Amino acid sequence: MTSRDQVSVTLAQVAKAAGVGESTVSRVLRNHGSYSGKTRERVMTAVERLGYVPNRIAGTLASAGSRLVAFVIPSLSNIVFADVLRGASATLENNQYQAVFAVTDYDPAREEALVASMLAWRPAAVILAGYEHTERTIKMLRASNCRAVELLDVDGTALDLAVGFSNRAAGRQSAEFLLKRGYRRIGYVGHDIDRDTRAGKRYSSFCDTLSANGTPLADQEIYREASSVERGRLGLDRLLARTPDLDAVYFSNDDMALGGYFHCLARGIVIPSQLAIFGYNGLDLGRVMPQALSTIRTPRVAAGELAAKLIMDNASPQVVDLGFELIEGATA
Amino acid sequence: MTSRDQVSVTLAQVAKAAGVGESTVSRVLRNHGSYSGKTRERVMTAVERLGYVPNRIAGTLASAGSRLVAFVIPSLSNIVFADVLRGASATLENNQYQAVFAVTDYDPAREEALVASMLAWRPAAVILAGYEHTERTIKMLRASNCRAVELLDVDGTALDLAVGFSNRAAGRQSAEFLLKRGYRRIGYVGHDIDRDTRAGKRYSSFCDTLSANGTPLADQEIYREASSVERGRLGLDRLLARTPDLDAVYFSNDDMALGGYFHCLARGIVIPSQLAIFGYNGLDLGRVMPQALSTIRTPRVAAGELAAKLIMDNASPQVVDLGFELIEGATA
DNA sequence: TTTGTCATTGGCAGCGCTGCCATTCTCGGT
DNA sequence: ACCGAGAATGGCAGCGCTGCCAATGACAAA
Repeated sequence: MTSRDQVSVTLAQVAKAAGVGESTVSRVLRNHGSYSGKTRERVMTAVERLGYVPNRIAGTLASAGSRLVAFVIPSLSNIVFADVLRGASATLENNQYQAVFAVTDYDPAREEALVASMLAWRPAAVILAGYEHTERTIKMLRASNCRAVELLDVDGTALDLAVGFSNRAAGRQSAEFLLKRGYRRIGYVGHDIDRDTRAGKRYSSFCDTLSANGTPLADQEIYREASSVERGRLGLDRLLARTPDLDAVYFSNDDMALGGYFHCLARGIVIPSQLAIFGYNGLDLGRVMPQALSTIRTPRVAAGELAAKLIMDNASPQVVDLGFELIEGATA
Repeated sequence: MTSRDQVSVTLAQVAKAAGVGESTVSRVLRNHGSYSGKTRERVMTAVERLGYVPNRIAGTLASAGSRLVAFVIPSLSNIVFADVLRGASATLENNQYQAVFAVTDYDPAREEALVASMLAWRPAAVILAGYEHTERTIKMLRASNCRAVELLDVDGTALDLAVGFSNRAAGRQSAEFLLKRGYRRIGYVGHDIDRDTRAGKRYSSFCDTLSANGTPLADQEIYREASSVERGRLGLDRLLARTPDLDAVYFSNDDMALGGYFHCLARGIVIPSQLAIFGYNGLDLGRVMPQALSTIRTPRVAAGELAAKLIMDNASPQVVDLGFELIEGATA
């Protein structure tokens, strides 16, 4: 009885050990259909004695739908997606669903490949970020008979379900807020604007709003890489070196903004009188900074939860705008 | 041909459409065994035309081992586990493995339940955090014929594979560092010490080292909740209110330390002359703070990568100590 | 006792694929 | 023209479970 390479216990073995039929064991274990108390006891004893663990692979194949939910997310470094997963996974686990995931690195081609390989597991649903997918991705998703949830965006046309908030509105309101506070020489420090299309939407809508006000974006510093505190600090440094007279800077997210904040602290730049800072996401740490970060708080965990709930409830196709909250903070 | 509730295309249908046998289709798609060029062409055409997506559930059931790797991690909020997942998932995806995960919230009972439900998917391996598991968890893992990898710790007895670093050594070296720098009135601000057993090991080893030096821990503030920047700030506030003459504080990790740092900034406490701060993890943001955070950098992504690699290589049971790096920083 | 009802239970055909084995086809060598 | 080796291919029995249906048993009513 070596532990490696032993074949695992099967339902049939349990049935034999308990002296009942296979279907009976199945019924008892799934608590589905009827069986007597003593039968239940006999089965459970056998299960315990043999250390039986049901094989869900076989179970899924035999019954119709799988209890897998596939997440195809851009990044794990970005806390945003960890939040979404966290929100969703609790609900999923409570309903005996399993989360499967893969990381695209913001690459649509990779997303396509990963969706294909996820679909091979016949998941109950695929959860993606945003609306921008390759044609083939969309085609595959439509052809499959599984649900699709697009998260964190509502500016576009949904495939099936969508849960998020308007990045365009966020960009606009950020600009309006800064304008209302009297800032006019406004810069931008951002990341990965082509690939992170949600950040791109905020950016363009931010710029449009500024332009409409007659005070277009004064300068910008955009990086190809993923967002990070480090890039934020470096970006603000470069931006100010080039355009020292800015009075406010909009960052692509809170991580970047924190980097900018650190830069100001290090250089003795007084916030917000000398320079205002505005972020996006509303991470918890923003509230704890010596000066609370002015930002937009997005309901990421709630988005994950709702996505999971809609799937569990087999909801009809819809787009849910969860909105967001502008945090006035002390940095702008 | 409605898109919902249509039954998906099967291998048999592809075979019929291509005018070949099922096994041939299977061989072509898996590029396994021999087949002629024109057969391949016919099959691929049929696949394309029908939009066939192989069913890995069936494939896994039919063949022996699955290509699933199960992660049962304590938390997703903690960037540490996101790093581990990131490290592992790249390697896994390159080898056509799928990552499945579930979150325990640092609860051993929950871990037990989740391991059981993971095992039902007959994964190739289960990846856990640390060595502390319930007896039943261990028993199940041993009884299953899948690999187990315990991550982020090497202080204890491994089940099978383990990849990590010594938390005891980290605690000790942190204490030694502070002592070497001349600090003597040292406090601790921590989280969840019973449940996060790795943090607990650092803590106790830190305390032991201080005591051995004749300067035991002066005071401490420990929270039941998960670590966060907010708790770090609050914790330091309370700690100093009670014991104002501390000259250094050891935090359970960098998030907590950042909170402490913010508190000092807000209160005008000069770092490190008035109060020194030391963290754990070596998050990137520590390097970008106005004063680089003194901390210990752990190779989390590398641990994830190695874990994945060992599984792919079907390595024999072993414990790999990846070590860590003490960052001298400017805060202590 | 007889009959009907309903809770229990077992048997067995798949779910879609892979692995094994048998069969057929090719083609160089004789 | 014939043979043998190996390439190419098809057939089919499972993998372990679930869903359906038929069979059995128990018990109250007639």
